[in-house]
Amino acid sequence: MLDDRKLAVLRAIVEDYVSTNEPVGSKALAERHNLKVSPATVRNDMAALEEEGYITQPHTSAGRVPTDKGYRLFVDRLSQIKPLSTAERRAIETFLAGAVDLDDVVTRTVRLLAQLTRQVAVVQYPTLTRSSVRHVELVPLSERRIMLVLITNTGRVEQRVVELPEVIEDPRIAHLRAVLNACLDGCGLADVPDLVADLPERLPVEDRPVVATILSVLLETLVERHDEKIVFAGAANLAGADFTIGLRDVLEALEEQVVLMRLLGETTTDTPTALTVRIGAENPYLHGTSIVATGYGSGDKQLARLGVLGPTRMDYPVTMGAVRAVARYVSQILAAS
Amino acid sequence: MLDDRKLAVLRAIVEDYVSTNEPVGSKALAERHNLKVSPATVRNDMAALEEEGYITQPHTSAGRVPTDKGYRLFVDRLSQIKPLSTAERRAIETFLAGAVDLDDVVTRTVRLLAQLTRQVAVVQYPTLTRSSVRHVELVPLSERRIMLVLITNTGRVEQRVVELPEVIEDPRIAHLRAVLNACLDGCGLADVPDLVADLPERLPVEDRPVVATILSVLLETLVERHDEKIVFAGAANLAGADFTIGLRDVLEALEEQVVLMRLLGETTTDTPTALTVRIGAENPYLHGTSIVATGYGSGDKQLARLGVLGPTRMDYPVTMGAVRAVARYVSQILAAS
DNA sequence: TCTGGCACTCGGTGTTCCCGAGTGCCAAGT
DNA sequence: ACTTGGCACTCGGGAACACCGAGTGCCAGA
Repeated sequence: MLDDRKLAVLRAIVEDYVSTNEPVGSKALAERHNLKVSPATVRNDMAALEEEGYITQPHTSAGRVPTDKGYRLFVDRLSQIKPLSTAERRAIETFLAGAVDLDDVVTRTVRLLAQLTRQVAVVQYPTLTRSSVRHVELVPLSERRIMLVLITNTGRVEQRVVELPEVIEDPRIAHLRAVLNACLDGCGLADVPDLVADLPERLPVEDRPVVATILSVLLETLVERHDEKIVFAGAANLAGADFTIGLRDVLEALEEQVVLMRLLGETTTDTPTALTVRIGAENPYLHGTSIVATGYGSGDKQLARLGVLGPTRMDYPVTMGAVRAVARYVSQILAAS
Repeated sequence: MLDDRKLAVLRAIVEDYVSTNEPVGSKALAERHNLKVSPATVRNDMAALEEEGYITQPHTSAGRVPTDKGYRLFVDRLSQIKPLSTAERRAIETFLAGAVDLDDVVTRTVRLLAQLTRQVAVVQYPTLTRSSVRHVELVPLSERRIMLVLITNTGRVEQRVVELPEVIEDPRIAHLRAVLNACLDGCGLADVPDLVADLPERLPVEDRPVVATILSVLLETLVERHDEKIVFAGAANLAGADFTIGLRDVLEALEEQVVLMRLLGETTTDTPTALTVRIGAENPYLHGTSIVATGYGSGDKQLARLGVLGPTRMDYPVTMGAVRAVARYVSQILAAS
């Protein structure tokens, strides 16, 4: 049905349309890409491609524009991910290497990605539940209030103020800290609920109310952060772009954690390092936009996802290259720390 | 020069223009507000107001539009800050009360303010240097790496990984922790550099390299966070608004910490609880926008600033009311924790 | 199967025209 | 001295219209 030349025509249409933002006609197409056939032949092919739903024309007698289906075929079969230049690679490396803590890594990553792709970049914070406890700290604040600090192996720090049911002195706090750490140190966050379930019963009865209070806050912290924070950057890049849907809708979605989460993570495939590309109507909620995303994280286990969001008319090879490269570098950084 | 009626006319023009977004003419003005004079009289007053530079006309034979100077007069003398409804107050209270830590307070505040004003809200994180040390924690990560955690009285937690020049064991860490806390506990962050300056010399010689390393990281943390983080929300509210300058410029400024900082904090007046209103060209960088800001913080000392950014054509009384109310509530929350 | 030719379509642009809201000014009224 | 009604003038913006040209579909011939 679709011979090689027709595919070449489709590829040419996508490339031209992406770079010019104007419907591309048969004549210009035959000239710019050396297809060695006449415009008339191209027209025939275009008619076939339109018949199959890969391209469409905005109005009668205008050039053709790729459909979602056309972009999909282009991404799947007609394009190659474009690697970054060495200058870009170096820039990424030095920029990310300057990060001082996890927060900084995420912030730098999202800005970097936005600048690199000139799109909106989205980065999910590494998920707590997949990491493990490095240390639990109890800091006395006042007679009946302590601060609970939870440090994970990814460098993440969570803190909560705990109101205690009774007055507590420093030596007891030190003791409780030791007990908690002995129990939790090094274990995966997902296992924490099980591990602490019977902890109060193993302690002297006078400690139980205090420990129970602390544990309830601790568990609450774990649950709350289960669905993780997502940050974005590069909203200014939306100003130029033209979406089929309103700019307002896109901005609203970006500020809505839940929507972002679904856009980014819905299909965590079996091979999470693979790039996920969602085009136009394939997206939940945000039709008219495309998303290029991938997982990242230290070592084998994926911790979270990152990607970019842009108009359907997007330079997929370049964007995919940037997303993949950034994901690799940030994974590397996380693994090292 | 400007009698009462002319001022009334100016007020009417500002109010009408803000609500309709269309240049307001003499006839409509005389009708809608019961000025008890004829359109012709209004025209004379308008001519005088234009002469003085308070209003202007976009083209010959169109209605009048307030100038920056006109808005300024309106804000200073012709309007009263509009208090929130009790329903709104209650909503603020319950929404902010649910915050679990400082991060959460800031996040909730900025969203709340954006929603309340239907503008872009901007909130500066409480400044580290004005708060004091509650606790310093050292957590061993591996043989030669520890995590330095700094907890302040505002509930803020800063953490850094420190690479040590030598292997170190747990008892020594505990000892160093005690030394550091004895030295720093409760003192203002601004005083930290002075207090630790001679600390290495007061310690046994074998501890000095390690302590020096830790202190350098600690001081670095303080310096880095000196200019504080700023977050914003409500970018979607920009989509409808029409700025004289490009939407892109505004979005870029919002993502640029430095610019935001200047917009928000440049003139910290002698009475920081007062509302600061900057109109149009009064703003550094972002002409064509207005900013309503104020300080907030626990107790008497101001910790940081918050505010909203919107088009010059803004409902100042309502916006000012919302900003003031939110600042008060968040101050209250911070004081309580 | 490809190619050149040809008639047809129609979106976008430039031109013209007209309407009406709004103004400024003046002379009369209070 | 201020206010008011009247009146001529301005000019932005929308409607109507014509035109151009890029692009198409189709067909006959190579």
